[in-house]
Amino acid sequence: MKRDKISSNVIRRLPRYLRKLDDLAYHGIDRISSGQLGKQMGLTPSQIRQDFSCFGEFGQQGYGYNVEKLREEISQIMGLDSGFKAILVGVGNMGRALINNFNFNNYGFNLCAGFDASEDVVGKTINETEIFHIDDMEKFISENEVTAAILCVPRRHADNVANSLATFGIKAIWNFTNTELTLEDDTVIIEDIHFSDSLMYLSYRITETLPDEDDT
Amino acid sequence: MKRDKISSNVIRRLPRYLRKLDDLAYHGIDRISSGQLGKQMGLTPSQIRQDFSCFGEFGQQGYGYNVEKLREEISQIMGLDSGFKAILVGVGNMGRALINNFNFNNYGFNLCAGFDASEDVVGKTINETEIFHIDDMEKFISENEVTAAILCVPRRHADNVANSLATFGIKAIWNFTNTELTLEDDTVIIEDIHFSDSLMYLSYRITETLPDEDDT
DNA sequence: TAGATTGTTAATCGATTAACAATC
DNA sequence: TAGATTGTTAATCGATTAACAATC
Repeated sequence: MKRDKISSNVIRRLPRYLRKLDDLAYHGIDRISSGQLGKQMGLTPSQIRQDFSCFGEFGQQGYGYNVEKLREEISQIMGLDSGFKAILVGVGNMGRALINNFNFNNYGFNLCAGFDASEDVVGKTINETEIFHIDDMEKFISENEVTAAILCVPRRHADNVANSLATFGIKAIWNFTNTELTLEDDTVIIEDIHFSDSLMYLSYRITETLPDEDDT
Repeated sequence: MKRDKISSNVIRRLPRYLRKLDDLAYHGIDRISSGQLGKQMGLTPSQIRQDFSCFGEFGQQGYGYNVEKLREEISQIMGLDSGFKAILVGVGNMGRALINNFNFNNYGFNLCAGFDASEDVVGKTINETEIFHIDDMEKFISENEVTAAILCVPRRHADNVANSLATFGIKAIWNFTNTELTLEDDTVIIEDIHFSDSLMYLSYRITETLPDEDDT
């Protein structure tokens, strides 16, 4: 079944559904209606049914949705068992935090190496992930058919490294550099984690609630 | 000037404007029209003018916008010089990465302490930030009038700690626990950093570009 | 002044919500 | 069967884009 272009609003809700379904399964609940789900997630039943119907018919009239089946479908839709090969570039604090704590396998990726320029980390193995010198990256990417890169280098190197990665054949970049990447190759898929944007949003929301200072 | 309720779409674009304006200023450009800005950012001039006009009249007909003035206005709108007092709870890999690398001052906050339960870190000072025992948190919050908390504890403690923070008078939580927080106090402002959601989105986008496997 | 570009009102487009026939 | 709940079509709502008078 070929799917139409699906709005990114819908896609960005899928992980939330997944988390909720995991939670339900964990609590031993095996079926749920769009009405109940909506109440628990703060969405309308209509929206939930619309969202799911972008991808197929996962429910049953008069019954609702089977939690496990729905979870499986969404997981499939997002490609979470793809195991896309990924490397992490820039093994600083952030990089290390990800290598140590983040379970890439659960989210569609297989972290197969780290790269850095510093002799302090090159050659080490962190949480079962070997760290290589950045000069060996090109070779590694082509030999291992790496799909994605997690970019954690200092921001001044961001564009440079990103463009190299694109040249080496990387298809997607998860960008932690806090910059807007400017790539020559516009087919590379980029997903930004902008801590600062998020924190500024929080600042705005706090500011908003503060009593207005009237400068009369 | 009292502002209407402004859509979060607009607010979430403000940091992007800010980053672009910083970039322009850095390159010595001191004025720009909505047309030019739109071209550079991939937005329509209309949208840009609409966005700004939510907050006031920052431009000049026939001229455009003064980069520095606009930058200043947006910074003000987001409250980036507020210096809201913040504490970081949970000094693991993620917490440490933030303390070491993230410049809270630039984004409206003043990081004034860290808290953890482990004797390994309590008493230490990381990048000028002192780490205290979590049992001393309540006292610290009330004595120092702390507004916000950066939550980096393991997910199993997330709800517990978050609810404590709310009880202690925290107004906003920047949530790195990868869970949907369930708070009794619904006045607390929560901003989530969901790494997994972001990575799943990337997985989807890669999956989408893959050739369809026809299971005929 | 003439040209450029704003701020704002109106038109369009897309996303969310409501309604309802189909059916388990 | 009767009640519940889906998937989908239609209605509404909100956000983006276009148009244009105002004006620097």
